[in-house]
Amino acid sequence: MTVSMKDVALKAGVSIASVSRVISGKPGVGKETEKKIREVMDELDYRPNMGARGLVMKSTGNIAIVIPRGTFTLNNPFFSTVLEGIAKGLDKTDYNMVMSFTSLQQKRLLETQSVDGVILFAPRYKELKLEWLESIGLPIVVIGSYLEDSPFPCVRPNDEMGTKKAVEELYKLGHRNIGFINGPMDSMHSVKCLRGYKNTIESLNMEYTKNNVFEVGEFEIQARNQDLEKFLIENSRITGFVCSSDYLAIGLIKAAGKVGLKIPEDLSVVGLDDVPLSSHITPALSTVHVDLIGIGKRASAILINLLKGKQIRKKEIVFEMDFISRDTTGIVKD
Amino acid sequence: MTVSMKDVALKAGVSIASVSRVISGKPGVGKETEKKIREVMDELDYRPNMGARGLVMKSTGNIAIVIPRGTFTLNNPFFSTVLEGIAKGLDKTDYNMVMSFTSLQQKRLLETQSVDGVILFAPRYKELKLEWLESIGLPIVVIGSYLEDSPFPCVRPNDEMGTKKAVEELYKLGHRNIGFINGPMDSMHSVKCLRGYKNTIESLNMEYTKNNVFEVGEFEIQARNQDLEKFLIENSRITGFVCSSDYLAIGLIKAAGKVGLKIPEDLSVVGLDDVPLSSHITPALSTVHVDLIGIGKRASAILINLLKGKQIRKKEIVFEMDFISRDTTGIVKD
DNA sequence: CTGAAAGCGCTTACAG
DNA sequence: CTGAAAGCGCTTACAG
Repeated sequence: MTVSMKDVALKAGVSIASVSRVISGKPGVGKETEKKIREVMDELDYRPNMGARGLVMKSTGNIAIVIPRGTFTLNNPFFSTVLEGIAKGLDKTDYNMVMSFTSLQQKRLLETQSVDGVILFAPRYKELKLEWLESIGLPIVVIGSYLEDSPFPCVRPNDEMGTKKAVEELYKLGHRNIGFINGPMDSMHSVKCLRGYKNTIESLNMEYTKNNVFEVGEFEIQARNQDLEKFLIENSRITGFVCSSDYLAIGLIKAAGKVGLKIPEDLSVVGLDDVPLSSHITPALSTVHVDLIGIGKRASAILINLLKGKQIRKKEIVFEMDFISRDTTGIVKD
Repeated sequence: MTVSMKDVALKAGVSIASVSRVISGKPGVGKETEKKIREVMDELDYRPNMGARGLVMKSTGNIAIVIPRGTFTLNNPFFSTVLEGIAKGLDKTDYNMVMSFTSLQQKRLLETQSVDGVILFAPRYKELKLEWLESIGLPIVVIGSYLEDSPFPCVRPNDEMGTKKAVEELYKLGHRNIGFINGPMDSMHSVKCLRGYKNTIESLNMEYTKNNVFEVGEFEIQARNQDLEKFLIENSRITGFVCSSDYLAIGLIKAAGKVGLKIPEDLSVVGLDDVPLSSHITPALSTVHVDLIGIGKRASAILINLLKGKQIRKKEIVFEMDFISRDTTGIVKD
C-alpha cells in the first residue's frame, strides 16, 4: 500500500513523467505544475523507491564493505577506525555501506548485483580468490595488502617501513634482543611486517632467529594467551618486542603482567598502527602511527572515482608511518 | 552488458518463467529442462538481480543498522560487540546489514524504501524523533533504551540494576564515598544509570550529591580528560567510582594515573557492560557483565520475526547484569 | 512545458 | 510441465 509515482501523478492530474522529473530535479516542468506535484507528494507522504530507480539506472547506491571472516574482527579497533574513515568519505556521497562479515554474506552481496562497488578489508587470498573477485566484475579497492601484485587499486600503510622504524627505535634504546609478535602468515600484512622485522634485524647486525618470533593465529589478543606467557618465560633474553598490531601489543602487555614483567622496566613493547585506544590505555602504548582514518577516506574516494568511470593513475597509495614514543618503551636495563 | 534471465531463457530455448522457477527453487520444471537451464546459467555466468526481484516481491533484503551520530561511536567497543551479535543473528538469514552513521545516511536509507526493517542503536530522542520514526512505517527494534514508553520492541541491559550492583559492590569493600562517571543525559542509558546510582546510594544511607557525579558529553574517553583530572584532584574524598560504560572507565583509569592515583590502592573503578577489551587491559577492569552479543542476536531475531509478520509478545527484553571482580577494585584504605 | 510508451529484470497467476 | 502476459515503480528518449 505504499504510494507510488503513479498515485501522485493521478492525484495531481499530471503524467508520471512530470512527477519523475521534479523528483530527480530534471528540467522541463512548469512552475505551477511542479508546485502542485510537490504539494501532492507531501500530502500523500510519497517516498521514492530506490530499488525501482536502480533497476532502470543500473545502479544500487550501495557499496559493500567486506571484512575478513574467521574470528570476528570488528572488535579490532584497526577495523573500526578505518571504517570510520570510510564512513566519513562516503557520507558526502549518495552511497550506503553494506557490511559483509562472512563468506555467505559475501556471496549474497557480491553475486546478486546488490552493490555497485566493493571495499575489501585486508583480504586473505585463502578466503578471497582472485579469480572469483574478478569474475564478479565489480569495481574493487582493497585496504591493506592482498596479493603481491593484485590488479586492484589498494591503499595501505607502509607496514614494512613501520616495522623497521619500531625495531630501529628499540635498537636506539639499547635493545639487542628484539622479539616480534606477528599475526597469521596467511595475511599479507603479517608477511610484510615480518619482512620488515627480519631485514631490519639483519641490517643492524643482530641475529635473526625464528625463536624470537611469536605467531598468533588471529589478530586477536585473547588467542593463545597461555602460550604467549610461556613464550615470555622461556625467552627472557628478549628485552623488547615489536608487535604487528596494537591489539596484539595490548595482549602482550597483559601476558607480561601475568608473568611478572614490568613495562617498560623489564620489557619494552611497540605496537603498530596507533589505534585511538592505544593512547588511552595505561600504560599508554608506544607504537607506529599511521593515519587510519585517512586510509579509509582515501579508499572510499578512489572507489567513488572508479564508479564515476574515472581512470585512476596510481594503483597503490602508501601511507607512511611514524614512531610515537609513549609509556611502554624504555632504555634497556644492564 | 550483464546477462539477464531473458538471455539464459533464449539460449536454453525455454521461457523466462521456467528460468525464474529453477532459480527460486519453485516446483513445476521438468528434470531435463532444469538441467539445460542450469547449464546455460553456468555458461553465461548468470547473476540474479536482487533489485528487480525486490521490486516485484516488495522487499529489499536489507536491514538498516542505525548508529547514533555525533561523535563516531563505532570505536566504542560496546557498539562493535553488539554489532557482532547482530551480524551473527543475521547471518542465518538472507538479510544484509546496511550501516547508517549520520542523519543524512539515515534519511537516505529509511526514507527511500531501501530497507525492510531497522535496528536502532541506543537512539536519542533529540536526534531521532518518534514521529518521524513512525512515519516511515518500517518494523523497528531498538537496542538499549529510547523513550520511557516507546512503541517499539526493545532489548536492553538492565542498566539500573547493573549500576546498583556496582555501587553495592564498592560499598561491600568499605567505600562510603562513591563517585559516578556518566554519559550525556540526553541518552536514556545515562538517565537510567544515574537513577540506579542515586537510588542505591540513598538506600545504603550514603549521601547523594551532584558533586560526586561527573558527566561526560559523549561516551568517549578522549572527551574532557583535563576536566576529569581536575575533578579527581578536587574530590579526593571519593575512594571508588562507578562508570556508566567500560569505555568511560578506561578514560577514568587514564586520568587517575595522570594525577598520581594508584588503582586499586588509591581508587577503585567499576565499569559497565564488560566489553571484551575490559579483561585484556592492564589492570583488568572490574565491571558489570552483560551478554552484549546475546543482545545483538536477540534484537535481530525479533526483527526477523517482525518481518515474517509474527506477533511478538514481549515488548521489552531485559538482559540481567552481574558484577565481575577483576583488578580495579579493592578494599578501601583507612 | 508535457505525456504516451517502452523498458529495466524479475515473479506469478492464468491458461494450456 | 510449460509459456504468454501483466505488472512491480521507476526513467528517458520521442513526439507534440
